[in-house]
Amino acid sequence: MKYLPNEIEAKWQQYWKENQTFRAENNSELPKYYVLDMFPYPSGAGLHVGHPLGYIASDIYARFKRHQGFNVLHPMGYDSFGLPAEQYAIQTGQHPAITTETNINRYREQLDKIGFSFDWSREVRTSEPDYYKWTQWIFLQLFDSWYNLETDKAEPIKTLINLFDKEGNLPVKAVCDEQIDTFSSDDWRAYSEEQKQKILLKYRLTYLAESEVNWCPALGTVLANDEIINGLSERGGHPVVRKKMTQWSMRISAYAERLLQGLDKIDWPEPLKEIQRNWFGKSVGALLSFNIKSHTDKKIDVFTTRPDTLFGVTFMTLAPEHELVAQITTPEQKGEVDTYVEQTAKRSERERMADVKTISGVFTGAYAEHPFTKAPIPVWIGDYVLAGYGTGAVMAVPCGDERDYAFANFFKGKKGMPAIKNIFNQDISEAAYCEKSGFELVNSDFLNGLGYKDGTQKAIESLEKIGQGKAKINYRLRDAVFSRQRYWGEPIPMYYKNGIPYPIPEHCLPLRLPEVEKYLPTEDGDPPLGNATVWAWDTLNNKVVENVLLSTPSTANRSLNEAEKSQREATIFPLELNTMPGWAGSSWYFNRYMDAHNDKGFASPEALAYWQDVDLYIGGSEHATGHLIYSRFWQKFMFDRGWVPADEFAKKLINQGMILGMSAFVYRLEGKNTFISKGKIGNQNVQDIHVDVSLVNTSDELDIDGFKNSREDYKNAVFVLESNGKYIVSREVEKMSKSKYNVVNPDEICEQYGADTLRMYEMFLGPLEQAKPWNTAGITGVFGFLKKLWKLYFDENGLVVTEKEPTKESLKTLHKTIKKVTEDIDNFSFNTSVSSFMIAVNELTAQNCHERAILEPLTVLISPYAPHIAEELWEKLGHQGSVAKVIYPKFEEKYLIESEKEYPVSFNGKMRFTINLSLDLSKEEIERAVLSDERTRKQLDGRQPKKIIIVPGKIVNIVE
RNA sequence: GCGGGUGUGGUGAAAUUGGUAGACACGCCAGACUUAGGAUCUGGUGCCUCACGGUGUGUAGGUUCGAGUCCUAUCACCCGCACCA
Repeated sequence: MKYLPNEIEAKWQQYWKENQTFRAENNSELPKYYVLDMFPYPSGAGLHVGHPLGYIASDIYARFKRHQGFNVLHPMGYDSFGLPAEQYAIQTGQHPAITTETNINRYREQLDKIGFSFDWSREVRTSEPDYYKWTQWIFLQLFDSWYNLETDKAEPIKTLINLFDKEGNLPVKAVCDEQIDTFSSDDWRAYSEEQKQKILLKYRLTYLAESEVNWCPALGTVLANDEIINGLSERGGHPVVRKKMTQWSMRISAYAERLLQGLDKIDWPEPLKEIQRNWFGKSVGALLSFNIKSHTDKKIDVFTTRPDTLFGVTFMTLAPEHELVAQITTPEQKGEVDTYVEQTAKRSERERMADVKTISGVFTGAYAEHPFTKAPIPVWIGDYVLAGYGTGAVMAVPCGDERDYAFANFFKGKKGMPAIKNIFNQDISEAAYCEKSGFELVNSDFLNGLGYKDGTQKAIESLEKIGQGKAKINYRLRDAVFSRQRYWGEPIPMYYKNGIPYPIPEHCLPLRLPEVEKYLPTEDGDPPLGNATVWAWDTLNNKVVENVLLSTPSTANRSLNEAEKSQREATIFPLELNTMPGWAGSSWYFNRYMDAHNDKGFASPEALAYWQDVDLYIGGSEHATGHLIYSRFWQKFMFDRGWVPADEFAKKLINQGMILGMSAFVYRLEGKNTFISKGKIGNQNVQDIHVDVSLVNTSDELDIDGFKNSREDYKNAVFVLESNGKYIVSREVEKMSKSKYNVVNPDEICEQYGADTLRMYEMFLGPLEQAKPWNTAGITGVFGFLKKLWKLYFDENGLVVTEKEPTKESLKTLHKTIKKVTEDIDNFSFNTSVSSFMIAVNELTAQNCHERAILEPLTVLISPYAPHIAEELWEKLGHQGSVAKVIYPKFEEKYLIESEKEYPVSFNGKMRFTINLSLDLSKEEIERAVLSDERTRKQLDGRQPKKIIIVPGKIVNIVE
């Protein structure tokens, strides 16, 4: 009987589907184990062989855990809102829901062919209303919460209202907008409803605020910091500019410290944790304020990590965008300042980043006052100070900071730039002294003689006394902009009454995405939802109604009488036109899987209590600063409010490495339609052109006819060949992508070799976490292995399995393999376990082993890796039903006990020969046996060994 | 510039606590079977050398009876952040 993977695999995939083999139960006596993959965005391109790598690893682990008696949750779904479907809609008019559906079906078909043990009954799609209902619900809960620094957690907004009612906002310690006027409880009670709402908005965890955002004109939307790479949009690579807009934001900054601390208790890759720490950017220092001379009511707040250098302040610099600039600039400097501000505003983020070397700035003419010496300090503006970090202003200490030093020297001698003050007992004639140690402060009044640590402490104490400073921890992490000017996303469930946002009632969720004629922004510049004609909220009937019913802008309302008009004004309001960003739906999906079809809550408390959190999460490290931060944030929020049992959603995370493509290139003679084979180029001028890898065989030979037919202009191409008549392409490792023509499709591999081969080969390529190039040529090794495995069970005539007692050797092989493979899975070292299987099968073949006592455990052992062949073998061994939950073979030490060892004998550390000795021998006996060996005597050639090292069971080393 | 990671045959890679470097595969070489093969099987294959032998884990040192593994310095490549006060 031949091994026919296609038949076997189709059969068992069907069986699993019909029998719901991998369905996880929510009420089970078994211990739980939750294995999660990062769900994909279903793109139109389908899967290439790089995508399933992580899924295969997690599937092996999930199957292994089932064999160990766990109730395993291993779900899959789709992150199905997103830009590509929307852009396709703009181009073709096809509704994104249709594009998405088509793509999902394609993905599903491809995934099914690989034989994953997903519990598809729990599938989620973020773009489905019964899913985004709960995304909207979470949004409303964030809106309904504030962060209490007293209890260090999020609380319902009503507890804040109670506090205001009782004591006003003075005693309240909250994470909130800056500069909120204080009010008493009487003030509060006297405020109108509108005023109250405006104030509360400054405290809510999701809030509406005018802020500087990253606007991408080409995409017509704002972007979050993690969606921008080097000043260009992550998708499409378009320029991004700064722009002031009123947008929804999430107060993630409230969680900065807990997000940072939480990293210590989760088992995530260290490099990824570093990226997150870096992103949070904690820095410890002080906030101090400098009064401005001749503007008694104004002061400049600065954040510094070096309060100890307070007496070294030579000048101050504000970001050009700083609000004080316009107020303090003197008339005579105004022209220069305005020009500079205008110039910087025009420069894009990218331009500003590209040239960090050019020093520029302007003196405002104003002076601040040193808090202690009262000396005047000139105030400058400069674009090296970022509006978005700290307070957007710095106290410049040129003697201790490279940038301040460069700035001071650049404007040396100019109006408003005094000589550099040196407060270190160090030479600063060549460069600033940036170290935090190895100096003593001088010229620093009461700080003289102190170093960094004591100086900092004393400076802060003294500043506190005069009320001009305090210790402060600053984070780089900014609040997350949550509005997107897009169609294909979750509608934000808010409506506006007199410009103030109000939530639509929870029981009215989901707020369904409206239909629109066009997916582009409106002519007025409103987001695409502005095209919807049925997008107003009727508070009387709690439903979405036609826009024409709105009292204000529509001309259709002119015929209304005054009473009708005021009734509408009071009950029908415009809905929010922005949608949620891509990360909204993916920030909590892991909780939905626990109870995917619940319509009373995002998941039932019972399901949450049982499944708790993700035990193993596998996905790419590219989500380090996006999804993996937002998810942790939402989870902590949900934990604070008591809706989830764990404040970190994933205990362990593994980043699978990227599978790279082997691009192929042909060389075209510059300006000609002549293609030169790799070996014949010499020093001719050629251009390298990507050629589809499917036109190249494993020996790098080009299919010339296929190439000619691939494009019209290659039809008449001329080829310069190697002397053997072949055209040889050159190869290069690159990221796998359609545009590089190096994509390898998993369906084709499955068709040719089977899913089991694909699965094992992907694991065999190398360590899971490492990036590695795909090379289809190597797959025959794994395919040959499975054929060889098959032959242990079958010959041409059928089953050859015997009931005989297995030999000692076979038992040893089996148990050696059980031990190794079990350890390997525990360590996620899947590549080495594939090797172990190969060794086992090679050995069993050599032993001519066909004993059931060996082959039956072997079948179970290999089933996580090659589940289809394992099911088939299990059935052919006479078992009913699936092998999926059969208990994993147990390793027994007794089969591995050796009586002899092939000792390597080294001379001065160099191995010369081996000698077979009993393991019972004592050191002395080993020494005697080695010394009396012919080869030892020959090697020593009469010399006396100086020393003999013997490690029993390991090695013998003779020092000459 | 700062932070993190990786360097081992022609290729992907193994190597337990410091103990036989290159397991397992691909490729290559030779052979068998075959009308033929890109099928199957057997043997060989780090490099230098006809051989004896020498040499070898990015480079240079060090510790050790013994180093891919530990220490010091250094180079190269990859990834993340990047005027963060």
